[in-house]
Amino acid sequence: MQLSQRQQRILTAVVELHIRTGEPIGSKALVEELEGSWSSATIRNEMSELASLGLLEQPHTSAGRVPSHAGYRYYVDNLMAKHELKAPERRKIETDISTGEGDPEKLLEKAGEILAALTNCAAVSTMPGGENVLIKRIEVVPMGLRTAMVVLLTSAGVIRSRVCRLDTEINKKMLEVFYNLTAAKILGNPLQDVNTLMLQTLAASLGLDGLALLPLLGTVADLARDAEETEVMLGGQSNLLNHREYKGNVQELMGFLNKTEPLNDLITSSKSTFDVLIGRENRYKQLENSSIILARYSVGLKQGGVIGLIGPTRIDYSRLIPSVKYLTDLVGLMITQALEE
Amino acid sequence: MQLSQRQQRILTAVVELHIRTGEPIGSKALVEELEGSWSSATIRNEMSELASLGLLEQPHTSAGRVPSHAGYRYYVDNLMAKHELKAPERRKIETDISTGEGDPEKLLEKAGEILAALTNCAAVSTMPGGENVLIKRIEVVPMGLRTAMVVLLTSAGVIRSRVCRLDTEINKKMLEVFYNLTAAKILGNPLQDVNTLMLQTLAASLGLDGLALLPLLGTVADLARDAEETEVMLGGQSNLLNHREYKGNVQELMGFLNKTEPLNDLITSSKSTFDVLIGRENRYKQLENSSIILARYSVGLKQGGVIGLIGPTRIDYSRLIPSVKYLTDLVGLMITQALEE
DNA sequence: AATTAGCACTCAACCGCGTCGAGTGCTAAT
DNA sequence: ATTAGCACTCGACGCGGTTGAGTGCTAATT
Repeated sequence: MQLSQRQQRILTAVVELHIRTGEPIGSKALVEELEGSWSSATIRNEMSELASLGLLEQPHTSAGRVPSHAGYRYYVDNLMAKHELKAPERRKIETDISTGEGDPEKLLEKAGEILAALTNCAAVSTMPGGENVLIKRIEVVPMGLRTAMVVLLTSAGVIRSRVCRLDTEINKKMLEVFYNLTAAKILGNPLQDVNTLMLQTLAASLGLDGLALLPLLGTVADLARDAEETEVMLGGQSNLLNHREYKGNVQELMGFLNKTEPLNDLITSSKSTFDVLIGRENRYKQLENSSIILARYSVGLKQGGVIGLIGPTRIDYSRLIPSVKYLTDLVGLMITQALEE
Repeated sequence: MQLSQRQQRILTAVVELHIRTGEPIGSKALVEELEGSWSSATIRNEMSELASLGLLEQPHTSAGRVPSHAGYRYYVDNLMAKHELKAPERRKIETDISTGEGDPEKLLEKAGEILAALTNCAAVSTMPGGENVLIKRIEVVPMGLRTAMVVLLTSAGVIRSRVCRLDTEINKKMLEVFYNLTAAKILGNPLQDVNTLMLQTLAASLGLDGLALLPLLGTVADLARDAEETEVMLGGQSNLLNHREYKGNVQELMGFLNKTEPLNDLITSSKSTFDVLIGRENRYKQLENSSIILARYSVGLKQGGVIGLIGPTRIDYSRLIPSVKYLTDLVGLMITQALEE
């Protein structure tokens, strides 16, 4: 779609004014915004042209125009000025996030909180996941005579624990066998290689000794599965209530956000390092009036998880996109540093 | 406050009808509900009496009556029929919760989800906390040359981890010193005894060796503090949007629920095993139109954490109270079993 | 040919008004 | 002590008129 210079300036003005005010934009308001470069009649003609191109919409006949999803898309792709973050903003983010140092899971949760507060939207984040996460360590901590807590640690810094009931009493010998087994066959392997089937054949190869270990190994499999499905962390949902566009319809949106599966799917479906989904561009009808900004951080040279935000289509893309990018890069660096080999 | 038999029956009918319908209750509707025991005029007289006692309120002159907070309180304390949970409901809860077995933290989160779904309210839960939680185990897992992950496990099954940067390279000797030190001075102690000060003096007593361990010990202190403040888990906030009483005012309520400190304070302030706070009975004005039902589970013979729910004052107390109690007892048993010594 | 002033037209939002009906309080009859 | 009857209250609802922001079209202007 090729727009004239004038059409571009008018579209830009409509989008930015509408983002600022939330109201439909009329020709008069645009004359002011564009400092009288053209008269209201000219602008009206151009607006009607932009509307027939599908870039603007009219809520009703005698109202101003509002950007359509395609309009926002054109703006984001071609017109938007990309502001850099100012130094004080960056410093603010840096000091805020430093309190989450150490535990990657906490760090990402913190990042979500910061992003939510910064943008007045809902924020999501995921742990580094996928194929290159290895099992780093497995520990068994006896709790009672026949109960033990099994702890699993991954190379991504994810830690999972679970109590396991055994059929027999725990003894030193048994633990020794277990540790030898895990050291030889499990540690250092990717998470998804450790499934119930693999462990059963492993146990079977040990004969009677293996039988006693079955519950422990089963628990290890559970933990591996648990650590693998890096759940999406969500924060600042209540921010969305502040936006007028969500006045009546919040229930379904909130309901959607609270279901983990579709959200997970949405976030992880994008494989690129950066993505903006505007309105119906995502496939969930509960989000048809929302935009999603997603950025992927990297841990070392491997791709890590995702940090992003969800808000109404009417958000200040030119401010929020750099914020998401900056925060994501920062988090990537911090996690890389924490997990460096 | 002493009410006549008739007043009690009328108050009961008003409360239960209003809980069912959400509408103000007029004398005519009551004649039906009470199956014509008295005429509408008599009921009107009694209602006006109940209103002057402060148990009923009138939204406006020509509308029916609605229970006041005092009215609900009287109902809950004196009139309410306490239903037992039906067998299928109990079975439902039991099978639902069994998927969370193992990790106490997961279990409690799951319990919150179940309660939220069961009651259509927001649910809260906390881990067993307080004075009798001991440090069970501390592990150091080297990640890089100068970084290590420290893992702390408590007797309540809480697990916390954190990456720690050291000033010097990690070596076997150092870890040995660390493990000896922790085994002798830290393991088995209550969480709150392990603070930065205690660890500093500990390190100082070791001289140069101790200096190298300082970062590790500092991390241990962080983890202990972290494990101590058992954060309130919250679920099902979006359920609240379904209740008409929260139509306009959700923002401030949601904002309140998303702040951890006051919520924490609210939940942990009650020391009894069971509590119902109706409307203004709690000290937060954001919750003045909400009721809170809290129950405390026990782990073995010690008191554990809290499970509860938050909803509008107009909730079906006679159904929800037994649900909360049943679920709480169940969770207590499960955790006890998992952590038994 | 492009731009613009002018004008008739549209339509949601708002306001005032009358009607309706659920519900009340009071009084007099039972 | 209870109840039938009645006048009264007041929010909810629907109707019609007004207002004003904004449009599209046409004719004049550059």
